[in-house]
Amino acid sequence: MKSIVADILETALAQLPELAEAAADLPVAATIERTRDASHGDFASNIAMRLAKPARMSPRDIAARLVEHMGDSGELDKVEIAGPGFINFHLGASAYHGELNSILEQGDEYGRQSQREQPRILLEFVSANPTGPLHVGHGRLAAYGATVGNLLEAAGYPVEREYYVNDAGRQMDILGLSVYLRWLEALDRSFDFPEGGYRGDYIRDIAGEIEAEGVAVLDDLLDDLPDGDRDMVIDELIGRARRGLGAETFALIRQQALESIRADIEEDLAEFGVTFDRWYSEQSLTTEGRIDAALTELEKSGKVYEKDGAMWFRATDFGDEKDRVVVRANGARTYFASDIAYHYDKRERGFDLLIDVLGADHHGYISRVGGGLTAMGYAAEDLEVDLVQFVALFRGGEKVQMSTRSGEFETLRQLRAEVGNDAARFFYVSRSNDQHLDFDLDVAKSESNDNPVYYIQYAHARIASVFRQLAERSLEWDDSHGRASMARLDQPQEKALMTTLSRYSEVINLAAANRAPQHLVHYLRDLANDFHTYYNAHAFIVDDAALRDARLALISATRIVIANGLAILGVSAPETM
RNA sequence: GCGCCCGUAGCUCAGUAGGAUAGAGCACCGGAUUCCUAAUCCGGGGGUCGCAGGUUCGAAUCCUGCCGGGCGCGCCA
Repeated sequence: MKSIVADILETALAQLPELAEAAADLPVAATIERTRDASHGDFASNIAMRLAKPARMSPRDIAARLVEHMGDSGELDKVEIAGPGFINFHLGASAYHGELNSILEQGDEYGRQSQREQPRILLEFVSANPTGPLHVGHGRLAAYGATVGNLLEAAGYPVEREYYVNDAGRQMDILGLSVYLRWLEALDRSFDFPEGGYRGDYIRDIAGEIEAEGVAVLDDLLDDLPDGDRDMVIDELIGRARRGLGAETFALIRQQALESIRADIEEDLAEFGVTFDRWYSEQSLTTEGRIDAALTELEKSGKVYEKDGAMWFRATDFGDEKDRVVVRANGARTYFASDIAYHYDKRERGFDLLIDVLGADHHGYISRVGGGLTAMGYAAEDLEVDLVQFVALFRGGEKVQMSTRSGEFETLRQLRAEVGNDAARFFYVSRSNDQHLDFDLDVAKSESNDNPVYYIQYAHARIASVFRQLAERSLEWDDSHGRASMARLDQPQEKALMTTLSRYSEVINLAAANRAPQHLVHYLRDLANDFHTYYNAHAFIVDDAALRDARLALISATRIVIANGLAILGVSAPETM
C-alpha cells in the first residue's frame, strides 16, 4: 500500500529537478507514514518540511509544487496540504480492494517479500553452554532469535540459523568430572560433592547412562585434596581423574555427557518450535585448524603482540577497554580466540551479515569481536549484536527466585509445561529485546479474559467458526462474487479492518528491519481488536448474497493475515477454542 | 571508576530513520447478547514522557550534564 503513495511522490519529484537534487539523500518512502487521524487521510508525507532547508523554499510551496505534478493514478481520492506542510494522501476504496484481493490470492505467502540474494545472513542465537538444561533466560533468546529469523525470511532475506556449541575448554572437563563423581556415588562411594562441580539432577541421569566399560573406580580420588579455592580443587580433581582413568576414557565420559545434554537442548528447542540449520562445534575450530588460521591472520595484521609469555590482541585499537589475551602463557587458546576464529569462519563461509543474539551480559564482546573481524580484513559492521535483556518470572505478584537451590522452576521445559508453548513464545517477544522482561505466569497461564494470546487466537477461531456456521446453514461462500462485491464493504468497522489489514506488510518490514518482533505482536492485537469489533457490530451471514460474500471475503482475508502473523511468532492458529 | 541497556498512566509496556491532539493491556467505574463462540464489544476517568539545559519550524524520540534501576569490566567459558 505504502508503495502506491511512494510511487506517486517519486514520480512528482522526478519532474522537479531543483527538488530532486535536494532530496538525493532522502529515500522518499522514509517520509511517508500512516496517519493517526483519519481526517488526515491514509498516509502523510513530511517531505516538504524536510526539503525546505536544502531546497531553500518554504515547506508549503514545496508541497504545492509536488502536488501539482502528481498524476491521476486512479487509486488516489485526493491529496491535501495541511499544517506546516504535510502532504496528506487519501486513498480510494479500490486500493484497499486490491490489497484484499492480494491477500486472498496469496494466502500463506501473503506478506512475504520477494526473495533477494543479499545480504546473506547468519543468525546465531541461544548458544547456551552444553553443561545443563536451558533455563527461562535462554527461552527468551530462543523465542526472540527464532522470530527475528522468521521476520527476516518474510522480508526476503536468505537466513541460516546456527547454534554455537561451547563444547571445548575447562567447563567440559568439569562436566566430565561431575558425571564421573555421580557415577562413583551410584556405586555407594560417599563423599562431599565439590562446590565447583555441576550438581543438577541431570548429571546423575547422565552418570547412569555412561558406558561403564573401561571406566575404573578411583577410590582415592578425593583423598588429601589441597586447601584452596573451589577452582583449585576442581582442577586437581580433573587432573587426577584424567590420569587415573586415562585421557581417552575421561574424554569419552566428557563427550557422552556433552552429547546427552546437547541432544536434550535440541529436543527442548524443537518442541518449542525453534530449529537450527547447523550446530556448530567449538571443538571443530581446533580440530579443523580454524583457530590457527585466524591467529595467522591476526599476526599478519600486526595487531597482536607478546607480553608475559602470552599473545595479546590489540583490542584497544578497536574501542575495547583493554587488550585481550588470545594465547595464554601455558599455550592454551582463550575463549576469545575461539570466538574470533568462529566469526572469521562465518564470514569466510560467505555470509555477509553476522547477527548474534546474545544475553545482555555479553555486551563487552561486541567491540573486541568486531575488532577481530576488522583486523582480519572484514568490517566490524558485518557483525550485528542484538542484546536481549534478562527475564524475571512473577507468580501471584511475587518475583520467583531463580536460584539453583530453590525448588521453584527455572528451566525452559518447566515453563513450557506450565504455560504452554504458544503463550511462552508470545510473551517472550511481546517486549522490546532491550527491555527487561517481567514474565507474569498467572497472565500467561490464564485461559480467559486477560490473556492477549488467546485474544488473537480467538479471532482466528471465530472466523473459522463463521465458516462452519455457513456450512451448517447449507450456504457457500462464493469467492469471486465476494471479490466483485467489495464495494459493499462501506461500514466504518469494515474500513477500519481493511486499513489494518493493509498495514501488514509494512509491519513485517518494520519489525524485520528493527529486529523488533513486538511490532508484530502489537499489530496482531490491533487486528484482532478490529475483527472482534466488526463481529459485534455486524452479522456476516446475511441474506443479501453479495453483501454476505463480500463480508466473508473480508474476514477470510483477516484469517489469513492472523495465521501468517502468528506463524512468524511461532504461535498456533487454532480452528476452534 | 569506566562501558552498555533502561526510566512514558496506579501496574506491565508500545510509541516507525524527529511530525499534527502521547497510545494499548491490566486494574477501576458504567453499559451491550431473542442473532455467526461473551476467551467478545462499546463508553469513561487517569500523564510535569526521571530532572535540567541545548539543537529546530517541530523533541517521548537527537546532543550534554545530573538522578535512579539492571548488567558488564579474568592468561574463566
